Amino acid sequence: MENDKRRPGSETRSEILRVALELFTERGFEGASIRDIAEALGMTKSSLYYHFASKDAILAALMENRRDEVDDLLAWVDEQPRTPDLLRRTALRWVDSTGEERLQGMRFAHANGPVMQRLAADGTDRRSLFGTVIDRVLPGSATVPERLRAQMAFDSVSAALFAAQGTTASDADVLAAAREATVHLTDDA
Amino acid sequence: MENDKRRPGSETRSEILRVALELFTERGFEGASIRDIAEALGMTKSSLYYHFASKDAILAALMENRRDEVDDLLAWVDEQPRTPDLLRRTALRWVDSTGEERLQGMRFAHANGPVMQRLAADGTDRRSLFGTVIDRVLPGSATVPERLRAQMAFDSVSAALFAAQGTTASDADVLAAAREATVHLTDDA
DNA sequence: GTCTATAGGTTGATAGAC
DNA sequence: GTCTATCAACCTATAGAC
Repeated sequence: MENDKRRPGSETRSEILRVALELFTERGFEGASIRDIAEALGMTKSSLYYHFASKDAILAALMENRRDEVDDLLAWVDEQPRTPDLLRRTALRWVDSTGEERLQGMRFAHANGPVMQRLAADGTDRRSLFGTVIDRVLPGSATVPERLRAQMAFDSVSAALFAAQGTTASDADVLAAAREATVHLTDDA
Repeated sequence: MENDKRRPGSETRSEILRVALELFTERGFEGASIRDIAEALGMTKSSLYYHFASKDAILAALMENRRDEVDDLLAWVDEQPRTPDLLRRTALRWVDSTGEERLQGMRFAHANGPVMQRLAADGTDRRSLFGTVIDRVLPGSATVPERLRAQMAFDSVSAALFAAQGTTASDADVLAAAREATVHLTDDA
């Protein structure tokens, strides 16, 4: 897949991140130990510590990989004409641009509520950035319930993912359901 | 509030459960130790182990406290006429019957994805029961996407709770947004 | 019912040889 | 870059005095 442009000659690093994301999602951040990750990779803890200074550093790298997506959305919003359907168009752009990688990130977030909040406190998460998007998409006079509803429109993928737990729904099913939900949630009838 | 009918003369037990739920929600099941819970109660670990045989036993008691809610919903559904709007009526009944206690339970579930799945594997969770509700509310010919959409209608409180993270929205705001979402998600337009 | 003391295991992280 | 060996700190859980 050739997508490790950032650090040339460090395929081990991205291998570690791939496995770590998988285990953190499956068992939770605290539930998956450094040893678990190392063994899944066929190496020892110490070797892993050569590549990452700490367990938190792995987490940070995992987030860094995916942080500028919301920035892109923000830039796009600023170029848009301020039509009444701006909320719907923006939310749909977000939902429609959801690929396998972002889905994996959302699965991770669902499995790690407390950790995500710890990151939010540090200002390193991407979720708090969403407030900014909504600020620009909604008029300044918007009420708390209106903002909440807008947030739900953006979060519909996450909601669909949650609803799909324990079912046989495919990723395509999830994304289709999310899109439909976003449309309904941005309906001003 | 006098709601410990089940075990007379065991207020300590319910006090432990109250604090445990709070800490498990805040820091996650693995993130909150038995010692943390004991200290928050002003007692030692050992005293706590007098009341509960294990950490998992606390978790089990926490779930047991809230498991028959879906059974009640199921019984209610069976009494209903099979009108076309049965899905909406049932989902709204669920959302409208959401009180502070169930909200707390949902916050817990959000903070403990992996633990909830471990419980689901044991068949002790209440989430898998929801599949049964949907089976009876939807025609047998319903497709996977249709079932997914129905599940989202029931999960709207959870979704609103998730959207409200990091905002100033009150519980009332969350419930109002959830209701609205449920209405929209059960709209056959 | 609550305590002290402790067992027995796992965790994240480090030192240093190769 | 990877290893063995080790550490201090934490965990769940138990034994036994009061």
